[in-house]
Amino acid sequence: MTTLGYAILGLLSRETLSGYDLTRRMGEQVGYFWSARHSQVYPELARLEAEGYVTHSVVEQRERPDKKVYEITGTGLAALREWVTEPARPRPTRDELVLKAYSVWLADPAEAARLFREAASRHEGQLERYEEIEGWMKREWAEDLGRPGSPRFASYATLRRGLGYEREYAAWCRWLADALEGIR
Amino acid sequence: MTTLGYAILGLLSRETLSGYDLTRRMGEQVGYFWSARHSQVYPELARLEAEGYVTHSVVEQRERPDKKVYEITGTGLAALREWVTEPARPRPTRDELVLKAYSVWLADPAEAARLFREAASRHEGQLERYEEIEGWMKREWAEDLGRPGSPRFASYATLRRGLGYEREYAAWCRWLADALEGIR
DNA sequence: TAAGTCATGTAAAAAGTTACATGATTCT
DNA sequence: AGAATCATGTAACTTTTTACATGACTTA
Repeated sequence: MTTLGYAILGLLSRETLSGYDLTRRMGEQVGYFWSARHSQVYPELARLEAEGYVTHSVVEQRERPDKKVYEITGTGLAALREWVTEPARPRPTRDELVLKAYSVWLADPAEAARLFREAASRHEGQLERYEEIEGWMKREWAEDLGRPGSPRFASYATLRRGLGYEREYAAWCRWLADALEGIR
Repeated sequence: MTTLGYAILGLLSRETLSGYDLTRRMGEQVGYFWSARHSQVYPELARLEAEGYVTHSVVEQRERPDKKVYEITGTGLAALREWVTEPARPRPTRDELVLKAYSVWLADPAEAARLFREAASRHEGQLERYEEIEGWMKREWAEDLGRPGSPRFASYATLRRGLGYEREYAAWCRWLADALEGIR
């Protein structure tokens, strides 16, 4: 099984979804820490079905094209549950902006500062979006956020990672931009 | 040009290196934010040479096999310098551990807590290694760390990113492990 | 009427990992 | 003698991205 397969199972363990909806989730919720295009999702769904992890049923729609709605099977849920606590083998991080920072000594400092300030803005924007979601979760999901057996707790846990990641990334960009402009 | 190409040029802009040495750097210095295996490095070097970004000369060694030492050309340096300030198009983040967190509600909390505590240890270990390097840099490179035109400044900048990344990641792992164990 | 969304696929190319292949020297 | 390091490559495979392909319906 591929990691993409578990990403899909993770979504289907919460709700039934079509390939189209799965692809959208891959660009939103799960997309912040795992993503895939529809051209990867459709073949993966076929593989998951061939191996008995999911099933589908065709839902006819009047005003929209028909769709295949996928559901996780008992086998799929068991496989997902087992995978969760298995140690993940570390994948190399690849971050182009940090790579640029490594060669920033070659560039015009003012121009480089612009680049990192823009990046800071992007990450701050994402941080603000996450903070709004956090506020909403704390209001609407209060009781569930302390329950490790609740999917809402798990959603909150991943959101926390996003918050920390963006906050830290933005701070680093700002620090570097300041340093490039000679601000002490 | 590929990003890997710029990673290689970034290393060659600082010192001449063989494919073998480049591969090692890809697992150390640059490896923390960009990495590649030797099977990717050798063909990429050939491509870079074919396009005039690098040249090589064979260095004969008595006690070791001969090696090809690569050097960046003026064209290569110019290309690298231009690339640094060009906006990087965002690549999707893929983090299997965060994906596991998304489905952690399915797992036994105690078992899951173990997983995230182990991850916290790994990131804390990496953080400690970075902190040692930081201490060393501040002692040995003090004058350069404020000079944006110095490669040492750039090395320090990427190290800062590593420090923040590991610190934040470890804190998140610890928070999640605590939450899974019901610690408030 | 043109653009956008919903919906599902396949094909080709690029990027990255794992495995295959060789050979000298050095360290234990 | 066996394992590790230095040194360079190719081949096969997996993963991911980009492009090709189609068609209905909705909104501006």
